[in-house]
Amino acid sequence: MSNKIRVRFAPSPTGGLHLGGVRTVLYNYLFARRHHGEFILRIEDTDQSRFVPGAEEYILDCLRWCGLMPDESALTGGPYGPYRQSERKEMYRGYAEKLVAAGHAYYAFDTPAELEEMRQRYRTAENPSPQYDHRLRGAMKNSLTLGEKETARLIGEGIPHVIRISMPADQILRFTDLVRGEVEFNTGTVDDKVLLKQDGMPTYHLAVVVDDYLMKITHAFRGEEWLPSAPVHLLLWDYLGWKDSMPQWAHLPLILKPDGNGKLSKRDGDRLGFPVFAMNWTDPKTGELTTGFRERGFLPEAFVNMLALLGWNDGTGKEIFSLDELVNAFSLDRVHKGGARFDFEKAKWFNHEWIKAATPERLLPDVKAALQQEGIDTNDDEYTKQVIVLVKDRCTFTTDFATQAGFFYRAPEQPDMQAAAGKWSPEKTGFFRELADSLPPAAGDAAAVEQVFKELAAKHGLKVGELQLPFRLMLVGGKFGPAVFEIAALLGAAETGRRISRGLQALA
RNA sequence: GGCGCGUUGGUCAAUCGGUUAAGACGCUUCCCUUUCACGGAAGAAUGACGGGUUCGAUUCCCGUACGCGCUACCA
Repeated sequence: MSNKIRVRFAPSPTGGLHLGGVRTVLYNYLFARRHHGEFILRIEDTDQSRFVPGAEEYILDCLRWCGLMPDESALTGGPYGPYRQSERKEMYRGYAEKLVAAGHAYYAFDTPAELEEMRQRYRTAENPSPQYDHRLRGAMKNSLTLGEKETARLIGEGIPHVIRISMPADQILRFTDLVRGEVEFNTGTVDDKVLLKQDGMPTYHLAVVVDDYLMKITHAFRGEEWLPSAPVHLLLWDYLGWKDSMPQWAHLPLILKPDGNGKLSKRDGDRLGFPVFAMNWTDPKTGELTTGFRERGFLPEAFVNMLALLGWNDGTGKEIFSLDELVNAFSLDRVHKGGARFDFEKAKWFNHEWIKAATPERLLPDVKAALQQEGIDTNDDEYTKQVIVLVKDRCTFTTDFATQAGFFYRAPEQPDMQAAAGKWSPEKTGFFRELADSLPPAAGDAAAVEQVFKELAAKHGLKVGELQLPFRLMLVGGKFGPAVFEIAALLGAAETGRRISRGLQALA
């Protein structure tokens, strides 16, 4: 099948995987699944200086956690490999030279110092950043100004050079963007982008076109920051003779920082106290650790759900979507054009909703991990699942289970004396002594505990309401947690009794 | 500076010319609950501004302002 839909996510392995990156993955994934197509992960590691070891594996780990695994990648292989551009290096030069031969590109020998000098020399108030373009290339050191013989000589001598595209001086280019509609550019405003670098590696511009062609990509989604270079890509598709195979483009809106201006960066997360990366990322050079959504206590279902709604909605007002539901509902024409500010409060809400709706079985591994963090080892999964049912409504993060459920495993050190202050009086001691001895033996029967509690309260001439808080403090330690009788029932008669005597000692 | 894209409440946003301009988050108040939550109810927008087109514009067009992006041998 030659018209099968194929999309790709093409990150550079330069560090942690950003929110916006995951959303781009998600939209690719949803589109592919929706149309029964294929989703490819291609690693764009053409910049040797920015390469960070481990980043590629990390990206894959993030995708795995999110449940957005590609159909083809360097990991799984596939019919269009290799999937790392560094391993495809030899393929690009030929295409660049073909462009030179056709007069659409040229060799340029300018050194970095010479380029800098050009920028200085032509810099004016009206034009603060002069470009290497149709107006200036005649004044630079390239095959256009040097002539054929001299160019051949320099290349023969192995003089370092790049290949630049020759952007037409004044040509209107149009294309239809899947989210923006008709977009128009004048080629004269774009500089002669480097296509092939001095080290023989392609730049993004050449690589993306060649690889999208070779990998038979039908739809290409990327961030809005790429829109200005679209004319370069359009021209390349044309010059290389592949116009009919050009993918349909969709430039996605940016995710903006919650305050101030600009796109969201990892710095904003550090500054405002929320994660920006999908998972923990440790910079191998500096050793600096950046917290991820996973470690912060997010469920991948919630993370993905939240991301999907940041720039898209189905028009019905529905907000909670499973991945499968997203696959069915997703469409590019409902993707927003404007950037969206990231709101961590809303992200928390999504997570809370997913935790509330999750089954104890789903939550079990995360809860055990959270308790483990607090040094609590759980061995009775059935017990833990009952605990989960009782406390999950009050957990926003999976990590919250540590504080919300810890007392089910560990008796409180000391009841919150401050909270007890107004609610405790010595004459209640007798009631609690008797309660400790009268607890119903059957575990899990909250109603029975409540009944005994109330009967005893009446017998002692005390108000039930006045006794509940002290009871809670003995069992939990503080003013939080589910209904006391539920807690006592789950703890069991023996443990509840022990906590009562301990509490009595502390309060006396 | 140039080029491009964008602009509905603090935030995410519905509306594809005609509604009292949805809904959600957050916030405030109240109810429920003698814990903390959950749940329920209520409150808060002169649709950036100015021109058009139209019987009628938040919706279409133009301009202005503002915001963002790009302007690297980084992606």
